Amino acid sequence: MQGKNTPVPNADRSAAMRSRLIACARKLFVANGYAETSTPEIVREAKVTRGALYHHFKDKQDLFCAVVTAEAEALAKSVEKEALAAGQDAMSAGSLAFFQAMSKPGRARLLLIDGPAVLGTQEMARIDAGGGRRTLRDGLSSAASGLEPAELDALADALSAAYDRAALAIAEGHDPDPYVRAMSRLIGSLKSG
Amino acid sequence: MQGKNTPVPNADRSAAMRSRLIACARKLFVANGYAETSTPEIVREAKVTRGALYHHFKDKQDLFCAVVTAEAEALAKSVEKEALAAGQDAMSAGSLAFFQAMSKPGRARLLLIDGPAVLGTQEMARIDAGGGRRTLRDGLSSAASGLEPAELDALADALSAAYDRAALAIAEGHDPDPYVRAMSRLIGSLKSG
DNA sequence: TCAATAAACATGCAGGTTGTATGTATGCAA
DNA sequence: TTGCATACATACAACCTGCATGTTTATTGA
Repeated sequence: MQGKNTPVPNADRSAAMRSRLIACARKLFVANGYAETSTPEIVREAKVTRGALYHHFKDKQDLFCAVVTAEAEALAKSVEKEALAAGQDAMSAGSLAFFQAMSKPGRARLLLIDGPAVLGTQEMARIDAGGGRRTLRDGLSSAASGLEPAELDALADALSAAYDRAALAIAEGHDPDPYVRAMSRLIGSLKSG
Repeated sequence: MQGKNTPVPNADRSAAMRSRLIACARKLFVANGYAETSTPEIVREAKVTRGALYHHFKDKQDLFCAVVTAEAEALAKSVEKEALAAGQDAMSAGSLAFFQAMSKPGRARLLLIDGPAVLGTQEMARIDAGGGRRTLRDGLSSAASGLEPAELDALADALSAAYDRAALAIAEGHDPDPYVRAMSRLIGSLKSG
């Protein structure tokens, strides 16, 4: 009858703590932004101490990076799944899947606003690796043929920014319809043009 | 022979101090980013005290807002001037003028990265009022006719984000050529489509 | 010309934040 | 069970922000 409950393996405890911190941090980062969220707030929310946070993450930015990375992975997974389900016309199916996945509260802010500002566009590009831009590039190369690679890359980059802006506008409460139509017009005109 | 030099009018002194603080703040914000720039650093650079800063600006964010506003005005002025000089084909002339004006060091970071993150997209839209998106919308309405207003707005918004992304890529050292061509292809295909 | 007033700026302080150094308890391996 | 590494808590120093309070300088009205 000692206070010794079944011992929790270290690996499990660690993983649980990590995801707990990431979840609580995400909640506050989304609600108040990166700068306005303090580490004391985060650990209060998670009901632990700052020691735990700094044990698992190098610093506040490292924790934010983990949050953003998880978000980017969730986005990619969602889009991939949706786009795969819809067989033909991968372009417009992927487009809709992207908008839908991006409408999850906070996601746009994390990936499109705070992420680039805090981590830099370069690091964000690394995190996104194989994500949206890559898919877009592949789609474009088959749709609009006969561009040299450099221009194809630039076009994919620019268009991906247009998608991002549309997703952000929708996330901020604008009517999705005009944006969805505008983007498909943009893509469509590239094909025929 | 008293130490009384000609008295400096208050208005002049104030204006000088204001622009001095804005210039020094711009330099540091551009070099190190908003969060990593402290008000002590700024006033050290300007060779004054924090008292002066907080006399002229409500807080650090207010100073940053002034920096961004000045930058947006300088950009708009540059583009307007260039675009006006080139007579016909306002669209591609304006495009080139935009890329050129946006290539001024630090401008892209201020207006496209830190600005939206620190001030919010809404405030940034207010600052940009009558700037790029408006011009783009007007250009599009004559080029691609027969869209309803809502879709036109969305299209202008998305395309303006594409321009921004291109400008940012160029500012980060990418070859401008592919981006310039990609954007003109995008605009061009809208016309014919 | 000369007080009186207000504006422009400097200084000092309180509260809060970050990152680290140090302390403690718990799992784990020999 | 003994020793060590891991997981976490506590304590501390440095820093920053914003305000409250001085001090100097221009401006105004008589």
